[in-house]
Amino acid sequence: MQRVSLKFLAKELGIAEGTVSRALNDYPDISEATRERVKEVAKKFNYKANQNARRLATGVAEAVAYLMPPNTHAISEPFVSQLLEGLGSSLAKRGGDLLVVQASSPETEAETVEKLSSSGKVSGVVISRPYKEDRRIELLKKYNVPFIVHGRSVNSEDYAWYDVDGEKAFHDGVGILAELGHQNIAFIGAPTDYNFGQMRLDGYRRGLASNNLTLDEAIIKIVDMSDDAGAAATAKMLGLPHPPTAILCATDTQAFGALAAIREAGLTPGIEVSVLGYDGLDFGKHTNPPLTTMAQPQSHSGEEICDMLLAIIDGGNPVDYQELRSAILVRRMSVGPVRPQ
Amino acid sequence: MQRVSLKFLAKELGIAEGTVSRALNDYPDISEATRERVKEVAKKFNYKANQNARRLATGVAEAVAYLMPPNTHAISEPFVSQLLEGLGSSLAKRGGDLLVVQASSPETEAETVEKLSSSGKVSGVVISRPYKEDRRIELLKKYNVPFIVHGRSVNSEDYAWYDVDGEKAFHDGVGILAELGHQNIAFIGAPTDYNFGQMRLDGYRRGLASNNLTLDEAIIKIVDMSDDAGAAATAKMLGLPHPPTAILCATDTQAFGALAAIREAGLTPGIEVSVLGYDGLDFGKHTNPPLTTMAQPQSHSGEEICDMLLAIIDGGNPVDYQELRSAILVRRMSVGPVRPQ
DNA sequence: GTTGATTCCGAAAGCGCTTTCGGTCTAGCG
DNA sequence: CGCTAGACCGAAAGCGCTTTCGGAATCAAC
Repeated sequence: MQRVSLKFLAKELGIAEGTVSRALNDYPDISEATRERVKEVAKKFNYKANQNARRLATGVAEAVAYLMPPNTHAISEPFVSQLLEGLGSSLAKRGGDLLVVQASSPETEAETVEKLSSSGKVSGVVISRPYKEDRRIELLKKYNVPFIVHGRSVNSEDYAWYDVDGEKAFHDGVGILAELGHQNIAFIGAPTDYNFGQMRLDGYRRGLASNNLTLDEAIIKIVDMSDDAGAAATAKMLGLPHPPTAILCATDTQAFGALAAIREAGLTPGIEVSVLGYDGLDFGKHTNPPLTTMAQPQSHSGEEICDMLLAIIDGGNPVDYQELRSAILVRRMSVGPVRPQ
Repeated sequence: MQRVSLKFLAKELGIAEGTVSRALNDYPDISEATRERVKEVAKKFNYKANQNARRLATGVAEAVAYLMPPNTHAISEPFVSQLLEGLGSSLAKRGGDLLVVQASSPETEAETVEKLSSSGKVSGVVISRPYKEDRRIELLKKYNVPFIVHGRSVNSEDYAWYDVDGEKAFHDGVGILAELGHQNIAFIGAPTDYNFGQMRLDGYRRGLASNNLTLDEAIIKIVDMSDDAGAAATAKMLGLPHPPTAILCATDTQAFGALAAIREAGLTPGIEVSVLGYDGLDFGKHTNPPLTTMAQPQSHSGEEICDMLLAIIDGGNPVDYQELRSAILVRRMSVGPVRPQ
């Protein structure tokens, strides 16, 4: 199988290689006649430009990378899938490639970023779920690679990001619960080295304050983002002398565990103990009872993020691309009024 | 920021470009002394080879592509995430890239495959969930690109694949239900243009035969792989004069819907109507009641598939790489003995 | 019919890396 | 001391594409 190259086409057509290239790329200094002739022959032989050569010559990669969150199994998290899907389809329309890169370990992460930056493989990168202080962001800035982060770190003034306002969501979440008469509202949070973990905690605290509720460290648990961790934390709090009547969870997955632990304790979630999750996972429809949750409006976030990144790659100022969205409440069955004692 | 290239290093070291390259790539004809000197300087200046140039020169891509299933939203499906994660981590260890490509529409799929094949971007591709007759497979064979399919098409003798034996799983699934006294076992299947859909249906049929059960077309529903579709199908069957006492679902997601529809009908899943799913989704732990399901042993399938593909890329014969796994039963609460009438 | 402007295309120089092919230099042998 | 083998490295030719530059051809206008 003869590899069909520009040279091959040129020979076939009896014209110069460069001319073929310009014809294919719609340069204005090629006559309509030859342009068509060239394209026809190209199609006939099913010519596809070698991307490596093209990228080498032009210096542009037409590809963006998604840097997987460092902890393993992250891709199984729905938000990653959603994001990837959006990125992929948006990129597909433009003929770009999506590279999914995973550092083999947290230690090699910096190196991964460096390599990505200097190897010319990609023209932009997106990262998710930054830490409060995130090395990846520093590295990306240092290497001057266009990038956008899904989420925010503490100092987020000088780069592009797309985030959902978790602080506000949790502040409001406390309000919703308080409105229903709950006074004793627990919080199951995510590790606070993640900035989103910190912000959700902050929101919860501020929500307590806004509703004149006192903060009780005993019913604040910072745990892993798993159902088991959520269940364990819930079980522990339920055993308290003065157990919470409502639990606010940083992630739906934790909330699933919370529901299980409540049932396990012989109580009915949504009646005796309310549970409010965050993420808006579809699966929440099927839990027992269906989970009330604050949903990230993430349906098209992937596309949006991709568009923003592409704009930056095209020379846009990163600072002009900072989007803050609001979570929206999805009412199901796991939240109810406090029961009269 | 001066781009640090081979030329730059060569000048810095006062030796030839080619020598630097060979030193970096551990050619045997470079003295230990210079090799170390070169590597040291390379590290000092943080040299990273330009991948495009490298690939152009060597002709090898060191990258594999995952071709997303054509229907949209596929990536949100857990099996895709799992697979991607495995592929990614396995590739990361070897320094390869993972390209995720999505045809912008089913029509452009063939073109996507062609482009992938001839553009030199990747040295291998993996596809999922083939149709009974799958164009992508034909194309990949035609273009002589190393590939492996996750699943199988009807004629699967001459290419590499990794699959879970759904036919057997569903055959055995019927047996499990029959053992519990169920005689009236419904089947909610997936579209049979997917080969896995066909095979699960075949398994169900054979299972019926093995247990001397008669096949009743009224309780066989081929529907989309969504919870809503599963719920609708279930509701319809429950309205039958002689409703099923057990339902076998081709996917867990459909099973989630089935559970909901059963509850909706005022019945108790697992008691009055048993539901057996397939996939082994973790979420199944949290449904009401927890879903009994046949799990794909998929924890490391991504890695395995990647290794197989890499072996083929390295010259292995695709036919030597065909793996058939068995599903394993995860007993939870949605399957129980038939109730005495 | 000459000039000037256009239009169109060929030639050639890269992009940054790999790899082959010799050539030089040292060491080892007779 | 001359010769042969290695050991080690420099030079140069690509890989397949893009893009600049200038030249040839065409055309209009004076």
